[in-house]
Amino acid sequence: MHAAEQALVPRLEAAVVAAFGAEYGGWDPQLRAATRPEFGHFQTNLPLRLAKSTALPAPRVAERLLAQLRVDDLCLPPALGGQGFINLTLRPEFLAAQVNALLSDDLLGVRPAAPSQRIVVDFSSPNVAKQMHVGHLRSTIIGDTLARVLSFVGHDVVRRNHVGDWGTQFGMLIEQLLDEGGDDGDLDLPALDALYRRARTRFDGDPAFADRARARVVALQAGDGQTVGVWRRMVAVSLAGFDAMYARLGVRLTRADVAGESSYHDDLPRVVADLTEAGLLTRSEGALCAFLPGFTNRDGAPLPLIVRKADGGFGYDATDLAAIRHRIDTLGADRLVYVVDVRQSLHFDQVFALASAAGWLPTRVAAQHVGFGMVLGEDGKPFKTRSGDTVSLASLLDAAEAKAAALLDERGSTLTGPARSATARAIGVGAVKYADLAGGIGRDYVFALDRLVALAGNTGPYLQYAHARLASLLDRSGGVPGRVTMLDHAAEQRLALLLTGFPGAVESVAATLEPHRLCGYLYQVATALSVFYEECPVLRASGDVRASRLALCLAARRVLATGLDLLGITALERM
RNA sequence: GUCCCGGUAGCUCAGCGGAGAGAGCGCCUGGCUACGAACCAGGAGGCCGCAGGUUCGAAUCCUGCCCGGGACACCA
Repeated sequence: MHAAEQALVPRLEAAVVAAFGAEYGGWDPQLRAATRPEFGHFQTNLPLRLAKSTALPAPRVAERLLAQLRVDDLCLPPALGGQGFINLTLRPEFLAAQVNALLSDDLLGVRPAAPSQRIVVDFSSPNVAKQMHVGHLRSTIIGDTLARVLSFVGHDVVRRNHVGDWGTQFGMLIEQLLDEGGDDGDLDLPALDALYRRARTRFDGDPAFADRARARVVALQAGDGQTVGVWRRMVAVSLAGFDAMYARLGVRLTRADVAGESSYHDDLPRVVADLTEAGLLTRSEGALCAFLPGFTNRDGAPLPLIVRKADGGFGYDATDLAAIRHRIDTLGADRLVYVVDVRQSLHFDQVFALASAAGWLPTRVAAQHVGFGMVLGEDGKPFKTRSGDTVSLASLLDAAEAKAAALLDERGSTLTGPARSATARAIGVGAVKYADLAGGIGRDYVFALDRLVALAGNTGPYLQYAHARLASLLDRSGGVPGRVTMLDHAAEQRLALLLTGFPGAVESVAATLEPHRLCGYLYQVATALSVFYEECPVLRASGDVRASRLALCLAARRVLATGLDLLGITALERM
């Protein structure tokens, strides 16, 4: 909640009780940011909502509330809006105090979550032996941001990278490698990716090979020495490739966060045994299935969740069930967050339902699937290369960085050499990440490079620019800013009010798992800064005005830097 | 067929019970002897998919329908 709201809400609640009696205790004032500047800073619609139960017209309600409202220390005299709103304008000195409080607080006003939860965030989860591609972009970026935000507000976040290291594809991969007589010591991730494509083609066209591939899966899962050895090296090569990509993206995922599907393998027979004992499994068409109430297939028949396949193998249903149990019982999770493609929502509905039925997912533990939409090309179809292949993440970032470098030149950036290329990388990656985070995550978005890397409008580069400009200004000031002591100008007040809204913005992301709220907030701060610069000279001012404005700039810089960091975007000093 | 998402300015999207529905891009008019104009000030541009309903009040909640996307048994 906005720091000022914390102070105002109790006053409003008290006024309601004083005016209309104790039975009106607990009415939420629904204090909101004013919808228009002339309405001040905050508004409440209490008179409108109280009109009915008090049987008084809204203006009469408002009069009685105003007579009881004691906010003189915080606000200018409250005003009655024509439609039945009460409008509140903070006193400049109160606003200044709020900004100063933010300046002396590492959390910038965010109050640590109480109680702090242990939250497991499952994200990224690429497949071994495949280069990361657009399909992994959103999970990786959104998951990293959510992990950062949840951690910032005081939760104990455990990151889990549920890499696909145990699927049936390994049969054909290993079989293909052995067939080709290749040396797995020479493999890197692109070579593995190419091997995968050759194996896939052969698997689809050569039944004999397909049979051998399936047998190879059995050998792998049975622990055959040679097979497992090849598999291990494939995994190692892949993880090294992923690490490089995470470093490039600035995503905080390490080997310690990797808990691949294979890590649950030994537990799967026990999952089956326990579910069987609980009477939750039925054999159907050779597979062990759970038929849960409320799930039907396209024919209206009961829809199974397949815990063990007819061939005795396990799919992701079983793995995810084992993972839930592990995360709650062993990791001590209070909450589970899955940042996975929205198309898997039915899967998660089923898995959560079965885990609940089995008693593995108690009601005190919230399990949430944060389903994100697809990345589309400019033709509105799933993003592909001209030849129809999936777009590798590396090539996509290459293009974004090249675009950023070109724009630096175009803008006459004075940066040269390594600083220039590092900045271009930060802008390119930041632009891609911001585009991924700035819209509602549930919907698809169109990957239009020209728009993402545009340095104007609601983009990552624009926020980076706003930060760089502040950094530059503060450097030139040549001193250590003190405190905000005056906020006489409307542009100063507007900026100060926005800055004190930082905790509310971050807390709303933590509550809703919707990062675009933070993006929108930071964008508002950046635009308010532009107006502020236009109307309020800082370095050219003198004395207390200059000092106060510098402090305001410092607060803005900290808000932008912290906000960008939560989004996983580099806050640049120069551009 | 069932279920889940979407449908808001020309385009990309916010807003999801309360005051003339907002932003960016694009378009038009002004503004740089620069604390970084990657900007600012202003303007044009909307039956908020359609129809009912609930409410003092609906883009927002409910119902039905239309359009688009997605999911729906052994890939993950």
